[in-house]
Amino acid sequence: MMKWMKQLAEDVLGKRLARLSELTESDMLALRASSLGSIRSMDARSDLIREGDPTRAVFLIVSGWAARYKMLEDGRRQTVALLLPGDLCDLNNNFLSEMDHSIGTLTPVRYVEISHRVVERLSQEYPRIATALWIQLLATVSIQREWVVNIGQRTALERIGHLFCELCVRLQLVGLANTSGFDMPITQQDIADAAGLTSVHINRTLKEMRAQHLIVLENRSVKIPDFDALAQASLFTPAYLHLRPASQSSPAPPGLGLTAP
Amino acid sequence: MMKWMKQLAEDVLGKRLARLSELTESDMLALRASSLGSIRSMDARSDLIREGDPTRAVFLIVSGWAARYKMLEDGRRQTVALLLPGDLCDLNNNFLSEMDHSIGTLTPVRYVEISHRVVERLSQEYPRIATALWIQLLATVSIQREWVVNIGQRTALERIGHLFCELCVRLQLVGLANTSGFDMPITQQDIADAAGLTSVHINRTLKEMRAQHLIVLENRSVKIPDFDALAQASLFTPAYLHLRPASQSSPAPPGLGLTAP
DNA sequence: CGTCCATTTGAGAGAGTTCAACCATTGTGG
DNA sequence: CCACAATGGTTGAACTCTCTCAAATGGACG
Repeated sequence: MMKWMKQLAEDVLGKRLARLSELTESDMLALRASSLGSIRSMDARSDLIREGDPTRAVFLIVSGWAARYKMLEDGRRQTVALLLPGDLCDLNNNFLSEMDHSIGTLTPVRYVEISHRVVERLSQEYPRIATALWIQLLATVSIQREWVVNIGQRTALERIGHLFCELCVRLQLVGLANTSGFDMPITQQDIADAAGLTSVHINRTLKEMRAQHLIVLENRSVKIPDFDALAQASLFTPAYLHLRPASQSSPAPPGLGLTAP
Repeated sequence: MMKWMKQLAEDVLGKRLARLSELTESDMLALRASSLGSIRSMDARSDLIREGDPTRAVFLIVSGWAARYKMLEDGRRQTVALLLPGDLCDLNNNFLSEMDHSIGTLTPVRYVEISHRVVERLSQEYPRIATALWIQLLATVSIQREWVVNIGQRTALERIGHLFCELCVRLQLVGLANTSGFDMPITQQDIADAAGLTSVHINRTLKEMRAQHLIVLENRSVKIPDFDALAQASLFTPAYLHLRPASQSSPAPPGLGLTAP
């Protein structure tokens, strides 16, 4: 595994954690120094881990998008969370014996599996990292709650708009978006699975959103001409993401995009 | 505060944790010995804690039902979790500064607030208790995920049936239900808020469920003539609750019901 | 150039909502 | 003890959002 890839993984993790909690230079160095294991690759549309599998290590998504999803016996599928670069999955789920849901890739994904041992050691030696991990977990739960509200109460247009707002903010944490939009390498069917709607209705609603100039779609990217307008139309408020107020953001280091070699 | 009340709180907690993870006699004694703080009472229909409030201690619901809910600016409300006796809320959320949602009582509720210090001390001295707390948190997240599936994919009848199955199983953990039903001291509007439906539609759907002999409703109690039938009609499978296989269940100690003086 | 996959559009059906009225139960004050 | 208000449950009719099924369009790629 090439060296730059590893740095990529450490950087994406450090950036994420730093945005949720305060980390010092030495914390960041510890993250970089920790042997995160090798980066693995997986094709689009395959399962990283499947319902019923024994729980494994913690996953860190380095690049690409994945979905946490559940299926009903009759084939209905619901995505319960979208996993983006920098996301850390299943922290501490080693206490449960088997997965009650699956994680599948939506695009090609690069990821590392971090053993619970490494997580534990980092947590013990670097209390700020431990806190950051806790906060990341609590924020994840908070997002999960917001999704219940999204699907339970919002109209189709609001749901999709809310999802786009959330994705835009979350992707900004790792330098993959700015307030005017982001690349969205997934299909309308994927959006449908996440929003609890059909792909046909997603399509019609996107058309409506374009007509209202809330979004502009062009080759797998979402442009948001007026973020506040979209947020208002979607009843989006970012409090549930529990971000610290933005520091003077350091520009994204080169090569952190989805298009790296 | 009378002595029996305190024992009630310790028992309800011990029972819950023991059902999720293995606890020894000494663990249980530690729980009983720990000063859990005094039991407080709150009327029905009031907020235990509100969105925007600074985070407080961990809540343990001793008796009564409460709801974790979020409201949209225009008044739409979604219940994202139902809190039952024995439920422990907001473990470790001291890492977040303020609540992004509210917790309101549906019935009169008795609860204790446990300081994070006590939780920490118990966790440190009794590793099995620490594990049990972890598992309780992970199970809570798992339920949250299942609710997304419930609201996103299931029909009205399936949603309500699934909710009833979940409540029945969860209430059995603290001796407040058996497979043939449970007391449900909440209104159809409360069910509507949790299911993401209107109370009118809840009413019509309950009627349909009665017609299909899936449930029998009589003065605020749900009788389930055939649990498996209801589970099948609702696509309910209990795996997501992450319960250990039932031990030879000790009968509920007297006075643990909702009707205690 | 044909295949495959995602997007787009149409028409009709259905699940759930809205609004409004009515009923039943319970608690309360005179 | 009764009248009355208050709350929650029940029902009807019209409406609307979203789904289903089906077919057409379009782009990417071998």
